[in-house]
Amino acid sequence: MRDGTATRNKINRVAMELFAEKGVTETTTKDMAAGAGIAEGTIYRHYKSKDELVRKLFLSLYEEQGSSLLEIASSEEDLKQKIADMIARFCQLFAEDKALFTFLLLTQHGQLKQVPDDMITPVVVLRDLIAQGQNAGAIKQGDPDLMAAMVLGVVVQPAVFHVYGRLTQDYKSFTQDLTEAAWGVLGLN
Amino acid sequence: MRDGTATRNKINRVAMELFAEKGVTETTTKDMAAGAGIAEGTIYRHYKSKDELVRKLFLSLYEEQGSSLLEIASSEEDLKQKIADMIARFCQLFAEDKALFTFLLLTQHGQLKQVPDDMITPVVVLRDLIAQGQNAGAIKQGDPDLMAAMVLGVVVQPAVFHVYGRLTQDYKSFTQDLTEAAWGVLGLN
DNA sequence: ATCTATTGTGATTAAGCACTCACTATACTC
DNA sequence: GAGTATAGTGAGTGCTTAATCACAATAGAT
Repeated sequence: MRDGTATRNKINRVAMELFAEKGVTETTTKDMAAGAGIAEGTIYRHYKSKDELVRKLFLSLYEEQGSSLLEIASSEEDLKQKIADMIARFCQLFAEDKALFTFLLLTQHGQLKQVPDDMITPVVVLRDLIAQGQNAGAIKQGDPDLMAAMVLGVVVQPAVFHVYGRLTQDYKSFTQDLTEAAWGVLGLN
Repeated sequence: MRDGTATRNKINRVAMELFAEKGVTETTTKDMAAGAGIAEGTIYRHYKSKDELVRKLFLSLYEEQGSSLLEIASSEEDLKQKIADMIARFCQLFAEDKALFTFLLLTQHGQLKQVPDDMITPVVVLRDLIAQGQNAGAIKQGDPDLMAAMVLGVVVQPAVFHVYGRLTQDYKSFTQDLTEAAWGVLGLN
């Protein structure tokens, strides 16, 4: 037992789930320890502070998702299909790991403070893709940052409502509708 | 000094601003008292607990906004114009009182727990309007709850980014773009 | 002017929190 | 098997927090 990565992974997983469920501040180190089946002190063998835990956990997961979207964006598909693929990716993530999705949503509203400016985030990937499509004349004109935000909203807002039980249908079955809506926003019809 | 409504209003305003700025849990009763220029104990003359303060404040403001949208929805305008008016209302609210808007956004992500099911909320108003438009054949088919969520996302997500400095332009100037995007989502072209 | 109900005060309290530390358990090295 | 570095423990610490309460100030009623 020299390597504590198993424990660390357990901490990460439990922390993510609890954060997604009740928010960062409402989740205590005691909760995490209990959930992971370890002593409270053990958390501090892996992280200097709760704050560091939150930051590192968030950054690693966020980056992971960002680069997964980047892959789609730089594929050989055509533009419409890329948008569709990205949204399908969102829906799949949400369907398969709601806790992860919800945790990542915590960026919003400052539960988790600012994302570093140079980071590859979903919005940034989307924005670049939109700007590119505008240059090619496929997407209608307008501030690409704003359009990226709107497209993200089309996908994220239903997800939020889904989490809170206002949309009961399986989220994955929304994929087609969300995609068409996103196309509608971008004038990609 | 029989009537403490002046004090109560001061508490409400300061609380809302602090909640919007740093979140509910991060705002202490001490912060609120300091901001309102009163003693901590005074808060408890007006509210049984911090939790009650949060709940009552949120519900009253949320309802206020909901009925303001309801007014627009039941006006004599045509459908497209109603959607435009609602979005204009959002943009105006955001431009004029960002703290209020941001506080209302806290509903999302469970910072403020569930809204009572029978409450008139922006989504509900929007959903009914959409269902109505679908019956009249003006809006394309699809789950009206989902469509309402998407339309809301188009407006709210940019607002969130605006708060966190990712969109620097004056939010009001987005009105036209947001409206067109919402029309796009609903197939109202 | 006196009485009374309401509003405001702030030191105090009890609970909960993140974090520490002296200690134990484990597993790799030689 | 002795030595050592790492991982895990959990009672304990000091601080912050929401909430209380005995008291003071105020304003309307009589």
